[in-house]
Amino acid sequence: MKLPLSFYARPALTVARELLGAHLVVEAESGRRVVRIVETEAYVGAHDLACHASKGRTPRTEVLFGPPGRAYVYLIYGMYHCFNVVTDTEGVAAAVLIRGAEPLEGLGASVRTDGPGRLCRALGLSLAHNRWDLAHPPLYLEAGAPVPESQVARGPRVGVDSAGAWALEPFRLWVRGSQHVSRPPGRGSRESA
DNA sequence: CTATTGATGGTC
DNA sequence: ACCATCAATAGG
Repeated sequence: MKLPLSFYARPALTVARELLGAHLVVEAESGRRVVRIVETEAYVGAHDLACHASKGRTPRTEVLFGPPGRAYVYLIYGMYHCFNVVTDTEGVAAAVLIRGAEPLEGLGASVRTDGPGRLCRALGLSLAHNRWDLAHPPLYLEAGAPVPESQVARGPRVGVDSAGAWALEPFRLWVRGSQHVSRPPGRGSRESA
């Protein structure tokens, strides 16, 4: 069942929590691909110094200020893409970054979908998908089996050290024990939080 | 196992 | 100049 607009029209942290276990569906000419989300990060608004929107309202960040339920895809380091879901109400620049997922359909067993860059590469997502409406095919999300609170771990967001105190906020959520959660530098294969 | 570095292009 | 990353490499 496709997630309705009302799902996205809530605070980013709430959406980030609820997206764990949800399915991301991409229907392309090359086939239909489905993954189960296991890792997310919330960017809660323009006042959040880790959020791209904190730099101001620009052509690139405009979509973040717009209505919820749209895709925000950006290019990073010249070679990787990151896929976000715009949340909250129009005028509030909040979004959720999808950082890791488990392949369910249309992907080879050896394809890695942990890490935002690898996930986009596996799903074929690029700047062409920026601003797309997520309420219907060919790009949408659907409900999955709920992830119980006991399996949800939280910790600081990855790669946002320059965001001052905001870098410490535990806005990164993941499914405890999942093999498809990304491994930020600084640890071998251990989990924290 | 940890640490470091190069690739590569949009954005401001 | 800066980057919400990744893969490859060098070193212990």
